[in-house]
Order: sequence, then C-alpha cells, then structure tokens
Amino acid sequence: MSKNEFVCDCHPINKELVEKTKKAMPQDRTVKNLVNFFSIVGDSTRCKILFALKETPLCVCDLANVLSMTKSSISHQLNKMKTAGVVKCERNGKQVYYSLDDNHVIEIFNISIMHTNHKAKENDYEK
Amino acid sequence: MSKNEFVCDCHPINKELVEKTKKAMPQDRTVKNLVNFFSIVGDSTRCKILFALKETPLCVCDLANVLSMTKSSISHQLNKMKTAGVVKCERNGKQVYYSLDDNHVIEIFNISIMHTNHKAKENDYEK
DNA sequence: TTGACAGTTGAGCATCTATTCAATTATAAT
DNA sequence: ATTATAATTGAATAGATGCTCAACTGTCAA
Repeated sequence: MSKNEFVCDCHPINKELVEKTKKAMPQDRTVKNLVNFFSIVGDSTRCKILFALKETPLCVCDLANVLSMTKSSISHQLNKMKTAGVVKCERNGKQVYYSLDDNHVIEIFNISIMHTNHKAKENDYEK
Repeated sequence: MSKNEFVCDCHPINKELVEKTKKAMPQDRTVKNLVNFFSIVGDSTRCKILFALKETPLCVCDLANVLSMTKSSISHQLNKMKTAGVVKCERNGKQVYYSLDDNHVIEIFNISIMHTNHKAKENDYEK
C-alpha cells in the first residue's frame, strides 16, 4: 500500500492554496507527540490526577481516595502517564509516591482553563 | 445511586492530606470543559485540521485534499470542532469556509509543542 | 428544471480504551 | 515464616469513537 495513495474523494477548489498549506503542515512526529500528550490530559481521570498532584505528591492509595476510585484503575492510568512523561514516581516503603514530572503541564492547564471558561461564557450568552 | 458512594477500595494513608487535596480540586464543570477541549485536540485528524486552519481559512474540500481524507470524514470532525467552539464556518456560494474560532488554541499548541519536544529530547538521551 | 458539485448526516462497522476482576509482586511488621 | 497492606499487571468486558458508505440538502449554472 502506497503512503502517497490518493484517498481524497474530491478535487481541490484552490489547488495552490492546498499545496501551500500542505507545505506549512508540521512533521508527522510533531503531530503525533502533540496528539499523544493531549490524549493523556484529555481524560477525566487523568486530568483529575494531575490536578491532585499539582497540589502535592501522593501515593496510589491516597490518589484513589481523592478521586473515589479503585487503586487498580488509578494505577493503570498512572502507568500511562508515566510513560507519557507527565508524572514520575518514587517508592517510599510500602507506598509509591507520584508527582508531576514537568510544570509545563500546569501552564498548559491554566491557559486552557482560560480558553474553556471564555467559551463557556459565550455559551451562556446564547441561552 | 448516591453521588457520594464510596467506590474506593482502600483506606487513606494520610487522611488529612487527602481531605486537603480534595478541597483543592477544581469544580467538576471545570474538569469537564478542560477534558472536552483536550479530547478535541487529542485526535490526529482534528489536530491536523487546526494546523491547516492556522495558516488560512479553508473549505471542506480543500481540507480533505490537504489531509488526503474524504470530505465526509473531515465534515464529521469539523462538526465536532464547531460544537466545541474551536472552529467557525461561513458559507460562500457552494463552499463552506472554516476557520479558527479562537487564537488561544494556537497559543496552547505552541506551549505544548515546546513541552513535547522537551520530552522527546529526554527520550533521545535515554537511547 | 435539470445536472453537477460541495457539504452534511445517520447507520454500521471496526478499533480503541477505561474500568473491573483476579492473580501476583513488594515491602513491612509480628 | 507468616500475615497484612500497597501497588502492579494481564485478561476480559463494556462503552466510546473515527471512518466508510449511501442517501440527502444546498447552491450554482446551463
């Protein structure tokens, strides 16, 4: 199967603009990294975990209590988050303490909250 | 079904810290809005659409050509993005032109790209 | 009014993914 | 050693989601 296979079902309206835009598109790896990151934070459980860890490092058990979920479910998500590089962990006796691995995440959260609040307000006006 | 039902399968290690962290957690609606937004950008097709629209407004057909996908598939995604408030559209004759509805998105993209590049570099060192 | 093209829409399908459950590992205390 | 607790892990399940296909709407031109 060719990678350049033409799978589009229509001819371009503005061919030059299409070509120009194609050239301006970022590398596949850039998109992949970005999508991977947004997928991690685009889940309710993981998002809440990050909000909790923003406050303080927590062990799996305490995270489970904060979110009112099972340890197993939390642990599964923490594993994904660790792989994605948004949290790190450290064992202390029987507990494993998780914390944020990069404060960029909080910065992104803050701007995004501003964005979504702005949008939410717009929707209020429409009512 | 009670909303305060205890579904966690373990007792807290540090009860006070759990309570304190619970109080610091954002409202459900804040998390919901945020997750909704991140879910929208956390998809390869939608992410690419935003990168394309960052350059210029485009009709569905030209977007389909830029991404080498079908009109239908693009249209389905644009519909979700419109509902989420990240793109807006305007008909011009036979074409419907889509564009970004809020430049916050690009700002969030830029910071996130910095974050993911940072992470990608870390992974390179590990090899 | 008819035909062509742009775009939308809903149903169906295949894939992905979050949670559950059960079993296992790791550590500490008795 | 044995027991208890914290955490991890893999398989199974149920629900979500993106793409395809086909039918449909909207607009323009002849």
